[in-house]
Amino acid sequence: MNWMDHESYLEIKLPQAFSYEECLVFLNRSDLEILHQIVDGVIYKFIKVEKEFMLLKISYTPHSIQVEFPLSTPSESARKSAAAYVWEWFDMGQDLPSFYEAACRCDIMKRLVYKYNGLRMVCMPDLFEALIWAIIGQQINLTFAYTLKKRFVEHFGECLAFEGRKFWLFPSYERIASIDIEDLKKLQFTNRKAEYIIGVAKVMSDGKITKGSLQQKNDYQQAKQALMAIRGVGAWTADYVLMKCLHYNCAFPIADVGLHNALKQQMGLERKPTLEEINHIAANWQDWQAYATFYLWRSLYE
DNA sequence: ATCCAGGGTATTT
DNA sequence: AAATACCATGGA
Repeated sequence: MNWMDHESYLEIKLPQAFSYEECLVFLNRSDLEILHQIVDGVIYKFIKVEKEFMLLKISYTPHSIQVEFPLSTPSESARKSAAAYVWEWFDMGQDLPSFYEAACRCDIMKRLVYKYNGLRMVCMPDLFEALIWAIIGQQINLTFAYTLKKRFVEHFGECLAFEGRKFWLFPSYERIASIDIEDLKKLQFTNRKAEYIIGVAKVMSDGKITKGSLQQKNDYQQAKQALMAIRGVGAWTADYVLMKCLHYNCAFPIADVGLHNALKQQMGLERKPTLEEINHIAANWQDWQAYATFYLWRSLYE
């Protein structure tokens, strides 16, 4: 992590192949998004790391990203955590040029990589958030998923009012572990989904799964198995979390409907590709399936 | 009205 | 092991 601490603000040096514009495109994809705000290219994000609350004001300069603290200057360790959060949020640790090299083997990926050059995975450093967001998104359209997330956050998350605006924190698993299925059904969650969500919160409250415990797994397969042991977490959800939270580039939610639609479009098909066809193309993405998927998703909101 | 959506589990074959 | 049924809601 390449950054400088100026106390009142942080300066994070950008890696090669990083497009702030593309980050903004992703962050702007839904008007219903409630976990960050964007004003004239400046990103506001309320976070809580190691028991410290921080409002981050993130802006771009040609070779770095600046992080300011509109509330008050956090402690030194909190500033370090804030830098780490932003670094991880925009997946700055990845060697994107390697992906681009690999992408040359595939005509479709070659085109997307040229088009969205510098696009990095926009991640979810918080494991609970990643799991719940994935479960919310199961088998419903993205607009409704955002609606449910908004209701979920507004009911159970913490809120900061600052300069006439509200900034929300994703609910904690401690809080969600203590609510009832009925509380979520009132918000139009299905019974099944409510069970899954509260179940995940309880598993995490009991300390049975932490981000650290997953990071300590030896490989992708073991981490995936640990996630799939949770009720409500199937292969798709596990892969989604592995790519967006644990930065596994080989994670591949192959059953994803969005992936299928993107491929259908990029391949010029009248129908969705078969599993065989997908596997055939994906063979070219070895070790970078997660990024290939992310670029294909990007192609859907042109 | 109809189909589908960033799936998963439980049950049957 | 692999297919099928069921879940259940809103968006387009």
